[in-house]
Amino acid sequence: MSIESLIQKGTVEGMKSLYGADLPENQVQVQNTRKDFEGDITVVVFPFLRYSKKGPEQTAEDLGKYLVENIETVENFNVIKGFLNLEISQNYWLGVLKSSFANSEFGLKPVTDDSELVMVEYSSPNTNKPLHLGHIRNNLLGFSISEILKANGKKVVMTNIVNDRGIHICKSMYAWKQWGNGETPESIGMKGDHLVGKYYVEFDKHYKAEVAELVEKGVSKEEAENQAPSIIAARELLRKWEAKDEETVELWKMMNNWVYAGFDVTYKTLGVGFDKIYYESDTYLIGKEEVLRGLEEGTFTRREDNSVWADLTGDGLDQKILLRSDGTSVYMTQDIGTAKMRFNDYSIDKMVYVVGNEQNYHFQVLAILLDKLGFSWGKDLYHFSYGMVELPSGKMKSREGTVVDADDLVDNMVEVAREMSADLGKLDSLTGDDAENTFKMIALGALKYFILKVDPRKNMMFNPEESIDFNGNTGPFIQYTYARIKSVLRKAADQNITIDENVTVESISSKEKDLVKRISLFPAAVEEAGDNYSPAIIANYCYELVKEFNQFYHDHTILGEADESVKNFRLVLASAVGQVVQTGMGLLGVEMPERM
RNA sequence: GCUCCGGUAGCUCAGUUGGAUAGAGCAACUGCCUUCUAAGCAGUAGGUCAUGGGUUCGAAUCCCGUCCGGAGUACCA
Repeated sequence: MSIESLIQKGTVEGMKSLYGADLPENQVQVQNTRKDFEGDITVVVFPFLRYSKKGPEQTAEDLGKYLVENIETVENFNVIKGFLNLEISQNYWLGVLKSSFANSEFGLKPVTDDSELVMVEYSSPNTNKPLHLGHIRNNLLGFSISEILKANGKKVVMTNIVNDRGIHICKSMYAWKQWGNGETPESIGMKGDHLVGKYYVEFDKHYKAEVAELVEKGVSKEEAENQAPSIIAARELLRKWEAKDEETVELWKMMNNWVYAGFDVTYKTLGVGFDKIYYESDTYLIGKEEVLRGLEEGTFTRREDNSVWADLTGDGLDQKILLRSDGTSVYMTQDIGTAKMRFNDYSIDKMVYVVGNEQNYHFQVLAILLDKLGFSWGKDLYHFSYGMVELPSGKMKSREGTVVDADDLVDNMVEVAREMSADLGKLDSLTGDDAENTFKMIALGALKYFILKVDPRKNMMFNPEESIDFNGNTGPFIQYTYARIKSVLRKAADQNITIDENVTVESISSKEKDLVKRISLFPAAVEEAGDNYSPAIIANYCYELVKEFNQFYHDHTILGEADESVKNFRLVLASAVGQVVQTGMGLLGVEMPERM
């Protein structure tokens, strides 16, 4: 049992025994004592005054005495106003340290056969352009939240729904046919996703010019946008694709494969992956079937123009279109189909969608529609809604070229990491691949931490003019601390020092105790991160831990310590911090270098 | 218009179910490398927690109003 719940229980019993009060356990506020005060754990007694009928100091005094007498690990107490600060025995803290030492499972809950199965959908790219910074946030959050759910004892299936069909890819296809001169990724040495994206932009350029030309001839803007030859041609391609025209389907396959090859490189760089990939071209027809079934069953209605609608006014929402008047499906239809297919494939207990907050409404509607269609799991789907990444110039828009490309960004960061290492004269001893891998590790560490440390629900600002920091509250700061720990441990091994997890020390300094206390909070941080779907909680925990370690490292020598038992304690402590940081940052998908 | 989300130091962000004197990093200024890695440590300075009310022993946190910003809002995904 954790020390917190031990004290909670003790407090309830104490209130009963002292004042005959029946206090519900959740009314007991137990928190970590603030640094400026003596003690380890604090109980706030203000809520108890109505039971004790005494002043806050007296109540705290009574309760303090009771807890010291009745709970072994509580050794002493002091009272300041309504705050009862308890001192916990050193042995308790050393016990925590021992359980975290050399234990890569510390803080994690085991996954068992009975564990809930959670499917996490993330990434979900369109296949007409390369990934950008917004996708990076999505991918990092999706991957990290999956790891965090696993750490909380869930079975997780990571999945990706690739939006591989529709007018957007037809635009790239048309432009490539028209102006591509048979270019391929190999022929011009460009990543496939970038090549296809190039023709998406090319399409837009021609399209805009055509519209402008028509408008000049006196055609209304709206009409011009519908009549421009390019858009007509792209629509024709979409129609041919739906009719399974061989040539069109071949072109579609070829260009999509270019994109997938490109995405794979980016995914690999980011260190993310999937257990199962769905393609919208496989699911949209299922969605249509489901909608038609709903129509037959009277859940949905058909209008005079042949379009199919859901009436959500009973749920406080509007009417929602599910099939267009020409019978084609919309985004919502496809998501219904995908959901059905997934639940056929897996016995999913919970479905999590990692999708931006601009689609809050969409998922609200999806949950209701699935429920109406009779899928019992519909209501329980969880939309992990994250905020946008904003640039100083405003929002990113693909077509307006105001995007930060994912591959470019990573390349830049690796370059910065390389220059920085050279400036600092680090890693001169490392050669070729080892050095290069470390640069990548640092660059990705900086990027991932930068993105994951902020509350996922909030919009965040990214300024491409200022490169991401490597000092202060950053990924490299944490990696650096880890590398230092590893360095000390290597030196200890060189001196043939064996580290004994059974620590015996007379007393430990306050900095050391702070560190052990911080380690003891890791399991709670993992749990909280899981409950709140927030990698940021893990990121901030790791930062606090490492910051505390650096203070300790600065003030105390480890290998230079003369007292053998103290030296051993500090080695166990350093090692445990390294272990926890590695586990924690691992939940963020950040790797830790042995040296940097 | 309506719905949802946000507003904390010059900038980027933390701040657990309401608790003690609101915290970090960056930027600025000052110290600390013959000692386990200075990508570090210590310090100075920087706040009307958008704003006005309310709830209470206690509010950055909960409720209401106002202002500002963002997103969504029936045939784009």
